[in-house]
Amino acid sequence: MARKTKDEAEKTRHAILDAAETVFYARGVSHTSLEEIAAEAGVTRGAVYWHFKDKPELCEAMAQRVFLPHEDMLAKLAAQPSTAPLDDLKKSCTHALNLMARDKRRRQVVSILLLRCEYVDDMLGIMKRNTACKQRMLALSEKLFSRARDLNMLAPRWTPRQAAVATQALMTGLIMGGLEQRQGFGFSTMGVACIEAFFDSLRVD
Amino acid sequence: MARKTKDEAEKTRHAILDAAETVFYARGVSHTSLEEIAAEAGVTRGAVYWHFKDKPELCEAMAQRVFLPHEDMLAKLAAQPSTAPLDDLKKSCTHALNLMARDKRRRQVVSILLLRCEYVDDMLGIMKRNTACKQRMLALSEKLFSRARDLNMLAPRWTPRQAAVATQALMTGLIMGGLEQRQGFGFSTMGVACIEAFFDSLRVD
DNA sequence: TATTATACATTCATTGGTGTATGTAAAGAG
DNA sequence: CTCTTTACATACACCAATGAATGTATAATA
Repeated sequence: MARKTKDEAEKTRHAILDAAETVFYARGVSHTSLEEIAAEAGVTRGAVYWHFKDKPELCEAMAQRVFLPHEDMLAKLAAQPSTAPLDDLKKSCTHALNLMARDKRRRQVVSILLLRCEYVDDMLGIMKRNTACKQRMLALSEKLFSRARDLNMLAPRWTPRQAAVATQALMTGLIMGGLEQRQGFGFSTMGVACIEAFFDSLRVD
Repeated sequence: MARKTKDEAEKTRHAILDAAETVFYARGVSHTSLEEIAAEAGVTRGAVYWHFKDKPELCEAMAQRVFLPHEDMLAKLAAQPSTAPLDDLKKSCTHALNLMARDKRRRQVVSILLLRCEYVDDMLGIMKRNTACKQRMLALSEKLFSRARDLNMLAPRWTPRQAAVATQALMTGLIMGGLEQRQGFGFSTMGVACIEAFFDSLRVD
């Protein structure tokens, strides 16, 4: 076998990750063999084992290529003025939903992580990332809702923490629902409309 | 081997299902061998293959022993007067959350189905049940929200369909969040509080 | 230019899991 | 009281998948 240049090696690495996405999506993570992934990528298992230690590491690398929805929200919030906390939160939500609607890779990877992956043993590491990120997002949005409450912008029926939890749950549910694309609802259309109405209902009347 | 009486056979069947729950929860569905389940149940693989054709069938039987949250909601709604549609929907939501909080088996099975199971090939059948059930629930709640709108009880910012989708998404997210019990929020306390505030915000001001 | 490290392909040994076939002792039917 | 069926246990054959070992041609390096 002719040795590849560094660029070409990087290409095959990404080809393997692309193949992993495709096969993981089609057959589920634990039901796919590294042989299948290698075949899909047009290489042998040797190449896979060269670039990745084992399947969990490959899976994690695949996941790392995309930003998770909650990471999108955190990033968006960091770039926000934060003078109007409710508007900022709403924008970060709709932004995350729109990214899901646009980016097919993101949808596919999130779909793998939510519906085609078992969170035990090795895979728990992958879950930790999402959990930690959701945790930070929850804390941050609770802070923003607190500020909104201080500014007398949050409807009194909502506790800041309740609003934060509900927002996160709503986003999670919208994303899950959007992934069941068969006659489900779309991210941009239905999802954003729900977020809009929801944030309207959070405001003082 | 001494042959068991019918009652005893039924006992071992349930012992196998109990063992399946335990091991599926601990190791994930596709990473557990029927040998592990048999050992946990105190029998051999012969007993497992006698009662169940293969792993997917065993898994489906395990899932069939509990009502899924959305099935709880549908059942609760069927027993409701339906003169106050918003109240009825709210009650069915809180009822489902309370059942999740109380019933450990239900939590464990739902946790398996949401976090420890890959939905491909054989397992798609199990998912279909939940999908179909969510579909019916969505249609029914949209109808109830329509009625609420006709009665001028639904805040005008919500379309009946949007309200139905948001309610379902919120429930899905609350259930998922409740399953991540590590410093997450509880079903009864936080979950119900969110549902209460949410349904308050759906009403006309 | 000689040498070394790289980027794989190929081969191999091992194993864990599956499905089936067979054994068997007691339960239940007549 | 037999005869059949039940409810398993045991044994067997058979992959499919893994991980490591080895081979190898070429980039990179000095």
